[in-house]
Amino acid sequence: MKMTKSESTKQFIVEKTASVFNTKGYAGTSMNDIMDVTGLSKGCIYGNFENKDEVALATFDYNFNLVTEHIKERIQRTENAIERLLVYPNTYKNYFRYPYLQAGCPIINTATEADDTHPKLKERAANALLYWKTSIEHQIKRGMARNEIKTDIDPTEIAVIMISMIEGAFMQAKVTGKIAELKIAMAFLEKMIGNLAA
Amino acid sequence: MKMTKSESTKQFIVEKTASVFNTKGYAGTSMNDIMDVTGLSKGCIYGNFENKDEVALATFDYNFNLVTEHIKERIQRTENAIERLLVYPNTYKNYFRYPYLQAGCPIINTATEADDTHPKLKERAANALLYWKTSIEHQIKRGMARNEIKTDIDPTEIAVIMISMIEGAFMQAKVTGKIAELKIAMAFLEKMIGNLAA
DNA sequence: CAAAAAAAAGACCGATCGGTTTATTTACAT
DNA sequence: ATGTAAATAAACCGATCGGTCTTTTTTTTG
Repeated sequence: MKMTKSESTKQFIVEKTASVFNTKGYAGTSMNDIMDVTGLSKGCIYGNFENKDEVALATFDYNFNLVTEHIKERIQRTENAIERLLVYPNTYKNYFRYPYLQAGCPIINTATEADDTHPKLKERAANALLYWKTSIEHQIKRGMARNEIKTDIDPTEIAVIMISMIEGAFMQAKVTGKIAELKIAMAFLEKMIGNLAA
Repeated sequence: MKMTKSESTKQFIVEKTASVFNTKGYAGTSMNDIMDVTGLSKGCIYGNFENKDEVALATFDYNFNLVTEHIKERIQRTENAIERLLVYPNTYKNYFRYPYLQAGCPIINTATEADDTHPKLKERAANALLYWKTSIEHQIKRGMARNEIKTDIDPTEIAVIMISMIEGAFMQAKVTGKIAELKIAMAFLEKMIGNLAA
């Protein structure tokens, strides 16, 4: 499967730029930043993307996909629903190990910047959250069907609690520079998930 | 207590600008935005503040203080520690009622933007979180001393869970435009707080 | 290998950025 | 009421913003 030159350049730009947008945000990232980090000229970048917006949207998709793929991969190595749910707190508790999480979770970074300013990015972030929530609900329901998880709990409630706690605690860790609070929150989640066992 | 002209102008600028910074962020807010929203000239703004940084820091303090004062006021009307803790989920669950929360929580907005880009704002956000955590811990310990709260729980753990959950759920509500998830998360917190009763 | 097409480079554009300087107005003390 | 100092307005600054256009280089095709 051969890539055309423009396709590979496009991907190159996205890969190089992804962490810049996640670190500096949409408003804080300039075309010059993109030129610097890619080593490409402005003409080249505008030859491959219509405008800054398109680069930003592509990098969000790329960043989110990295996290999603990582989670998916770890989930595939588990043996039951409880273990699968534990992948989430386990991953985020060690976020500093994963380069694409070191600038913060792309969802929360994008959500807080774009919610009142950038409709397209806002929609991307909202969809990412919905996807995440649906995935967790699905894992829980499957666990119920397999008698690995109690059936008297509300999958949506658990999903919402997990996502809220992870995002909130992650934000704290990023801004305080300390992981104590993140560890506490993730330990609580692990305890809660453990209690879901049938 | 009379205010000098410059003091009152300074306060005027902060009041008018506070919601702009909270909405558009530091990088997204320009001096022209500040001029527009205050109706003042650039010379006037730079006559009262050294630079854009100083305005941003002042507005963060102002925004955070509004939230803090609101919480404090509601806490004063309570009669026991459980009620005091419930003020937090109760306030954030109805965030749309409070103008200064409609653009989002200033802490999370500032934290996610500034964590990798703006050391001074980052420190402000980190201190705000620390203050918040300490306040909750204090409420819990006082509740224990008065036999209103069980003594076999960890005040820090509860504080961390409350803050993480509130911030995470709030972020979701802002970006999805739906409050269902916020209600679920806050209901969970209320349940958890209720279970702390001695 | 040459011609055509695609991609990249870099000069260039008007607008806006944060910030300064000077002129004018306003407020306040005498 | 008036002189003076503080406060505000507005013109102005170089740098940078996102984006365009033309030229040069590279890649692909016959």
